[in-house]
Amino acid sequence: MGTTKSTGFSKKQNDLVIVLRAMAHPARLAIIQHLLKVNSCIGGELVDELPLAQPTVSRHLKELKDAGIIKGTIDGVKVNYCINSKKWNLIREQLDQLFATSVKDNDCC
Amino acid sequence: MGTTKSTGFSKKQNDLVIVLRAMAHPARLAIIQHLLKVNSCIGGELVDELPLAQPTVSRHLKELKDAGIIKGTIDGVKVNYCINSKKWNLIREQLDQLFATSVKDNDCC
DNA sequence: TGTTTATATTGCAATATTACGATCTATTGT
DNA sequence: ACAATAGATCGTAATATTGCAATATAAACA
Repeated sequence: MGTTKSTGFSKKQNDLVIVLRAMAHPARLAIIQHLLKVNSCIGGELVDELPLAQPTVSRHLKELKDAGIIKGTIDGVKVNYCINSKKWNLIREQLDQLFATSVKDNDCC
Repeated sequence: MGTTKSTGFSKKQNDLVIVLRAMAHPARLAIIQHLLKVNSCIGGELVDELPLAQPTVSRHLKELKDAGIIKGTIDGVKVNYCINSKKWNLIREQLDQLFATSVKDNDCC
């Protein structure tokens, strides 16, 4: 236990969960938002932007990369990070789908 | 450690993270989707829908309730659960805002 | 080659999460 | 009052996550 049970749920559900998990951390959300804002790719100046030590930022970047949300290309000593636009649009679609159903006000709640 | 650092991030960021965290679990996502689908409030038949034991489902329901995503009203022995439409629409807005920025394909990535 | 610079990885330690069996609580029906 | 039913809570065990210091790696430059 401590392990999330993924069997018994659809692949679609589990896939979305992976992305949501990756986004569900202030540092990682901040990284995403920063990359969206500056649009152009930037290197590890993210470390200066965040209230976290360099190894910790590196770890979060890795998690975002593993989830497919960001991409990183080595540029000499530095690394350029940016949003994976293809994946980002896919996530948008998945969330649009989730929020497509209009929620009626229920009498019981 | 093990604790997520929230200082140094905006309240807006931390608030969204709370919601994303709540959604970032297959069981909880499944609960949300089920409640969206059936729309009308249902009780603990969610336990039958999910591959998890009753106490575990109860815990997940509590977490969704704590995050404000769902509401539960006692109806005799049963409990009616439903999406908190107000909160749900708010989340939608927050995500719309996050995804509002169009992501250009960057030359470096 | 040696040094600097930028980033990644490792190795902890602390805390959080997940899951389930057992148990408690509260309401309904007999 | 007593049993049945629906949920919540507790206790516990296993695993995951987070964060940082220390260290490793790898490219650029003297």
